[in-house]
Amino acid sequence: MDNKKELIIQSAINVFREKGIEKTKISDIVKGAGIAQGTFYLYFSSKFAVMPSIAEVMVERMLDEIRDNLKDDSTFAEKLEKVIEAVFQITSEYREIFALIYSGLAATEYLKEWETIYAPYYAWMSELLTQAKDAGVIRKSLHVMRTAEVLIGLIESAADQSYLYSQVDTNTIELKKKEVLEFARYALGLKGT
Amino acid sequence: MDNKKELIIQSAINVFREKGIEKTKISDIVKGAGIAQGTFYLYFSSKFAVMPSIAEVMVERMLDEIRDNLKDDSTFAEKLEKVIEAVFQITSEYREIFALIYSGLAATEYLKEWETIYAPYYAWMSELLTQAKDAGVIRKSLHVMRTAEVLIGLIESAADQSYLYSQVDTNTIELKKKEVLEFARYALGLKGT
Amino acid sequence: MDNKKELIIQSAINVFREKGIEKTKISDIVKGAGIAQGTFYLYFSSKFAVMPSIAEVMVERMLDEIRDNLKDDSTFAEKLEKVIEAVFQITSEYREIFALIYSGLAATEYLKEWETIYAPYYAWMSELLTQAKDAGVIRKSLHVMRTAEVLIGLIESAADQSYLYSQVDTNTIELKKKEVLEFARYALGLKGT
Amino acid sequence: MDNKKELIIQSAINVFREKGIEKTKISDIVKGAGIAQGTFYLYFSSKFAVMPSIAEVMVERMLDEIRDNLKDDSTFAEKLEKVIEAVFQITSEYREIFALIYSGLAATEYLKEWETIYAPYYAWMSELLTQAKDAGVIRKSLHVMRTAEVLIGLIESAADQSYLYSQVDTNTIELKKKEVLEFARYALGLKGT
DNA sequence: TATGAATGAGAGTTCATTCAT
DNA sequence: TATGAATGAACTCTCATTCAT
Repeated sequence: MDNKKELIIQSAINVFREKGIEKTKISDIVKGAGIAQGTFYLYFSSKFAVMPSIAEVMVERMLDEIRDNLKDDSTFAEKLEKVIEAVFQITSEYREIFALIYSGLAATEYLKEWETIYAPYYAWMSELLTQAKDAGVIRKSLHVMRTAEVLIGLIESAADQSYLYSQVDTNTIELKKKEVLEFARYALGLKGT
Repeated sequence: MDNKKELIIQSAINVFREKGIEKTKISDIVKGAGIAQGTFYLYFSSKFAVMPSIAEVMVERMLDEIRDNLKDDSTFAEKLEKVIEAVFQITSEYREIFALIYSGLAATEYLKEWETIYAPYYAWMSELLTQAKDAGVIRKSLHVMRTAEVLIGLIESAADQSYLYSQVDTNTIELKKKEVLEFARYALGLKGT
Repeated sequence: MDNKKELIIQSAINVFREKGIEKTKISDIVKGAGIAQGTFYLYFSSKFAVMPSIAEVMVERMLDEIRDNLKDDSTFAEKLEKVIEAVFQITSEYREIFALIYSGLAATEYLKEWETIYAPYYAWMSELLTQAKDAGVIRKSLHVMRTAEVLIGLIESAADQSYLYSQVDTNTIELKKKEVLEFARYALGLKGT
Repeated sequence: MDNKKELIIQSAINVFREKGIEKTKISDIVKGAGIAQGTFYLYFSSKFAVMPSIAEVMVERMLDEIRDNLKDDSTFAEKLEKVIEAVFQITSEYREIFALIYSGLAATEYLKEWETIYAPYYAWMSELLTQAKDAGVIRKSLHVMRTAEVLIGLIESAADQSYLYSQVDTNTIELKKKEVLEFARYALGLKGT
């Protein structure tokens, strides 16, 4: 299939990670992809035009990793804990990429695409909550889709605070994770907590 | 005094808002500030170096507005509601600025400065929680500083979702706000809810 | 082929001669070469980086002219005289270029390249001395390579003194030339002088 | 006396030595001199205008050192050796300064001032040769002033080759020095060699 | 005399984009 | 499709110079 396009996206991820979007030149990307300068323009119109492709790849990867971490037969409480673990873990691993996806989208008019990109993520979380609500383990009063969004926002902002915006030790991060978990449990009205 | 620096920051905010960071030239900023091109470099090394100063101004402004909205004799529950109101309101008003602050910081090596910039905000919220905890209106088990951070993250991420990443109507936003408020109340174990 | 590079070097020689290095702009050079501004940087990193190339061209040209002036069947004494004639003549003709080569190299970190550039010149003189030494017309005690260097230094410094550093009439220069020739003859222990 | 001017000259020597003329800014010089930016212009019109003052100082210093090395009661042969020693030594010590004086003068229209600056040096050497000639220890046929110039050129070019244009070890330099001495002895027709 | 913040012209340099091969 | 040398508009940034203090 479109081998060259794949090469460009991969190279762009690498170079963006390393130098940031602002300082990345098309020439850096093509060098990393091992293709000619002009070839880039056969696939993308600018370095920013690569961002949506990157974002798609990344969210997909994130969701995969979250799902991989959950066992189907776990309780909701266990799943919640695992989700938090996974989001923190992925944020730690791919923090620059998320920062640059955000920055890349924000720098252009693509910011609103965030919603679309996140849609499957929200949907997945919404489904998880629905099951828990139906099973009666979380409070009835919550609206699953809205809470899904709010919950993901909660966890991600905490992970961002830990890995993106500050330099704190692993111990502090563990405490933060626990705090978030407890915060979420209460928020969801998780029974037996 | 530092009149020139002030002028640059103000002009930068305006121009960034209007054209975005990427397309902003130093010459645009100095034109707006009414100073010479070279003068800019006496105060900042690049357009990105202005971002922390802008962020500082904005956080300060945000904190001011939040405080203005709260009455000292309100209950904690009322205060919490007002805080959420205020954050949503400010995010709505200054959404492009927040987007560009984030993008501007993310694009460079200044990202870690977020922590310092947010410090007074966290401190203020922490104080609010301490009073509530001491008064026994929220659960004893929470750690005030960590919860302050988590709570702010929760509210802001919800506001960002509403105003930055999507185009939803005011009604949907009101619902989201309510959801966040309820979510937070449960999370904090607010008595009498 | 390296047509563009050639054009740059030639244009640089012309412009440097006309305006001096200090006042020469890259834009002057590219204008003279009939190429685009950016093309210059594909071949050289700065105007000073052109100097070694210029120096090479000049030394080559100088060596050519010296060789052209000598007849193979001349005696060594005649050849020595011709070499002095040639060096004085070339120095007179290209004095600004030599001044600017020296100045251009001295102003940068390229100064040590002189040795490499002069190598063929030294080698040629060394060969001339070897033949004379083998023929027994100059003293046995001299070391040919070192003497080649010293001799070239002697002649060039005298030529520089005449044309570069002072404004003397041709008659004085003729006397200087004679003095150098006699000085060199004695120095080399030339038989039959 | 003119303290500030002195400070500027000294600072200029230091900075020129360190960064070269081209890369030296007026601001570097005034920083080193501990004076204000504007003050520089009260004494010099540009950085190049400082060169003649520097050159004067340096030649004076050089001549002093040569004279200090010679004993009045030495033979001419001994003195010649000492002169060569001294020139090599000074060139080694002040090589960058001489390179930059040359370069600084060459870059402007001050190059012809070299003659004036060197005049006392030539005069001193001329006097030395006169005494030797009168004493009958060197050949009668040489013209003392012209030979003084040629001899100084010879020694300096050899020293320059050793220290400025190449990176050779001390042993090679010693051999070069010996070669120059022998070369000069023969050239001058020094008796008893 | 001395200062140094402010100036702004203009140089260097970059790099997205093109197009003949 | 693919190339990559060449382009040149347009940017950043420097730094000599000024002038109110």
